[in-house]
Amino acid sequence: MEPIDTLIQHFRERITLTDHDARYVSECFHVVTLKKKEILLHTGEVSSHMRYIAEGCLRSYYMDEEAREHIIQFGIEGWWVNDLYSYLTRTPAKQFIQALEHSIVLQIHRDTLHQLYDRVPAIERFFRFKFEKAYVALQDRTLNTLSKTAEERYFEFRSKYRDIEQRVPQYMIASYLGMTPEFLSALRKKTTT
Amino acid sequence: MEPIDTLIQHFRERITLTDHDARYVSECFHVVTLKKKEILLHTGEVSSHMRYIAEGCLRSYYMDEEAREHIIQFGIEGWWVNDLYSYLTRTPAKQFIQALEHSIVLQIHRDTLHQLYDRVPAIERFFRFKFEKAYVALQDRTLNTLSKTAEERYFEFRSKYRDIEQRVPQYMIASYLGMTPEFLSALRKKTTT
DNA sequence: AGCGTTTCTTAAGATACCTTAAGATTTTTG
DNA sequence: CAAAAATCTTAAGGTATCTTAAGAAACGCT
Repeated sequence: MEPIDTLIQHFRERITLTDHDARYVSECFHVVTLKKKEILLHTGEVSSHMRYIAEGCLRSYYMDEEAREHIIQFGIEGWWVNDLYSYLTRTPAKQFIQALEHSIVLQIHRDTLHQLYDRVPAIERFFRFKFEKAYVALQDRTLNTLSKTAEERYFEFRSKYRDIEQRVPQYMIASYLGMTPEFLSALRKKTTT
Repeated sequence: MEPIDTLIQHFRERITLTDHDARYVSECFHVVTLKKKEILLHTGEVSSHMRYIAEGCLRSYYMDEEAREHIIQFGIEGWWVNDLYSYLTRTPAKQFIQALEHSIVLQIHRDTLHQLYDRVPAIERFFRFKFEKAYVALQDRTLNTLSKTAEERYFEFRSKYRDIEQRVPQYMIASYLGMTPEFLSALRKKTTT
């Protein structure tokens, strides 16, 4: 299946699109191919696209003042990745987005998307849903970070994202969960034995 | 000014509404008056309304297995409060929403809002914006929790929400920031001296 | 297959943050 | 205005998590 067809299918699982609309929508997206480790969005750029992962695995992360990386999100095929903050506020990104595997991303420019909102209202509804879901997921994450121990966070991550756990290095999971790789390693040893 | 007028003004700062639409929108909202400490949403209920604070101050919080409260959000006039998770997924709320002062809230039922989306598209756009902003704010919060020390979080909170800092007890700020009240107290002493 | 790079583990010492408990202060209520 | 309730502080001892450093294992490229 062509990358763009996976996207249309993705839309159609959530909203109704006529074939005519689907064709129009397809034309609004561009394909970007990324090699492993290639960077899709750099800190300092303004993110002007919404991005759908048709294939592969990416991460978004930011670097703090001490040049430590903090992973904000992983994404695999069927997910969206972006520095939404930058995209929505049109300010320079504080995040990087990087391919962890060879990946294919479909992206649409903000201006094109806004036109699409006017022409195909179902798409605006889709993105409202999308932001709702994103919000809910983030809130879960925030509450987890605030109220759970490192150990609890790790085991919840494992049961929720087994597919991701098996595709990304352990030290990146540690970063995502807000702990050091050493600590995660110790945790695993403790509970595996 | 009537509570409902503050809401219409709030909408009009972000989207365009004809007078006709504004009148229609006004009729969709209901006024709820809350005494201090009164609870607007209980754990276990499904949240079916979007809620705008016309006046007062509220908090949403959840209780963990050990019956400890974790504050998720504060809200004052001009803000929206809700357990969005419950509202969006129609599952029982895990949060409480409680008035910290005498408050006036305007709320709209989900079904009414969905009708409104169809009748007044600008309102759908408004809520898309709203979810976007909510997402961005939450992401900031999540990253802060993961990458900053308690001290940094506190001083950022102070500079960002000076108005809220002065209206809510310190132990609730500690809860919001994910630290114990004792630790916050010690922090303040250390840096005030 | 072999070498460099990436990833994971181990361990010791440090520190940020928590728990408990009690008393001091401030605010609310009758 | 007094009593009760809510909030804030202090202090001692404990625990979770971090830092640093070094070596081991796995992986990826030529």
